[in-house]
Amino acid sequence: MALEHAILVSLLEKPGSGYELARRFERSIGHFWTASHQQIYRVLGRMEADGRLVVREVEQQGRPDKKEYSVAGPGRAALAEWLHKPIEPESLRHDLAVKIRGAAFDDPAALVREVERHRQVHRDRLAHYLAGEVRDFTGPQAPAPPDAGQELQHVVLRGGIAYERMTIAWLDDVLDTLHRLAGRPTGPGA
Amino acid sequence: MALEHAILVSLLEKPGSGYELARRFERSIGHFWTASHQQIYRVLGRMEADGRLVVREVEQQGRPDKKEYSVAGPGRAALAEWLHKPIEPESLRHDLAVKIRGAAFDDPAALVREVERHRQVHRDRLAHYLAGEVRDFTGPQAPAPPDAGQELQHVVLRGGIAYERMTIAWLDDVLDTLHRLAGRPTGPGA
DNA sequence: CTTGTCTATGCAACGAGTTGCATAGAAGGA
DNA sequence: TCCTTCTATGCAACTCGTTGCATAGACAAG
Repeated sequence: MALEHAILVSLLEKPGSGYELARRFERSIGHFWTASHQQIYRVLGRMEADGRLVVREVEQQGRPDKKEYSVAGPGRAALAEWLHKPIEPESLRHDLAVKIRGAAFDDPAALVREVERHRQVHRDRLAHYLAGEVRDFTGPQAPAPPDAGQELQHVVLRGGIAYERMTIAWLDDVLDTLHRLAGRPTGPGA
Repeated sequence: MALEHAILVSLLEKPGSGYELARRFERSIGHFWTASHQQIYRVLGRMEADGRLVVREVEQQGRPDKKEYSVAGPGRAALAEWLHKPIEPESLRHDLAVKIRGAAFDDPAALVREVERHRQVHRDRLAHYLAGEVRDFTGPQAPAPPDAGQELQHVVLRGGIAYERMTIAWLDDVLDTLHRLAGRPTGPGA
């Protein structure tokens, strides 16, 4: 149930509403976690009922009112407990890799467009992360000296950048392989 | 429902039982997909009932009998259809990154052992993949010339290798950052 | 004045995935 | 003989996550 912990960390960094959390999960946090707003609202409701979060109704002007959540004592304790427990190293679920192996039983050349599309998405993400890095960490607007929280956010972002670069290079390798196979007179069927 | 497609690809590469599939998912396929045997048996049962797979009872000596599954016509058609439909670029769910950002509200130094443990797991996986690459693709025992299926399996494996190398380098970066923060007189609390 | 977009919250149904448990044949060691 | 390990299959309960749908205030464009 790591979504709860991701929410706790995000709310400790800055309290916010379910809507704001959903936007954060799309953006900066997006490079290591994703969640839909439906799921976030459900979990927020549960955590508030359990006493791990507290809500505050905030009236706004020019837009609907919101519920601002922040972390309560039990929430902080739950996070600390989780932080001290070992977790399983993550396992990948890479649908595109299934497709690539599956292409052996279909037409490898038909996969080129799909792989190119994915590569473009990863290039866009990389550009987005790099812009965020300059804005928040390495540019002239960045706070100096950074505190521990910023150092840790930065190293996580560097992980996202490294992941995107690696993925783009690998997809180039995949495209080379697909093009090489397209030059062969091998029909579908293994 | 990509597990079905991963199973179809694996069974096209070579027919096998639920037990054998579970072992494959732990090993070679493991670098892009994971599944428990319970889940595999459930999906196999459903796919067989739907006519996408066919079963054959195989008597064995020195061990219990098994059910060998292979892909039927409708299964192959379902896979082909999926291969031609675009899929969403995958999104990460990296629990360790949540922990790293959460460490700002706890003791960053306490995370060192956990990160080192993860790094060791990734080193082991890398060694395992590299050994498999020599055994199946680049060593003297490897088939030459490789067919399309082998080329595609190889490029997926190269993706796994690139992923592990990237992750190990990033975890080194994380450890450097944690050590740097440990040298500072910053208490928990942001 | 209607339509569309952005902010904001949420329910209901379903499907995917995890965890715990159960069974059973065959082999080998204490 | 009992215990453990490996092979082999599966059910039941539960939690997690996705998809579809619904509501509503504020504002801007047509």
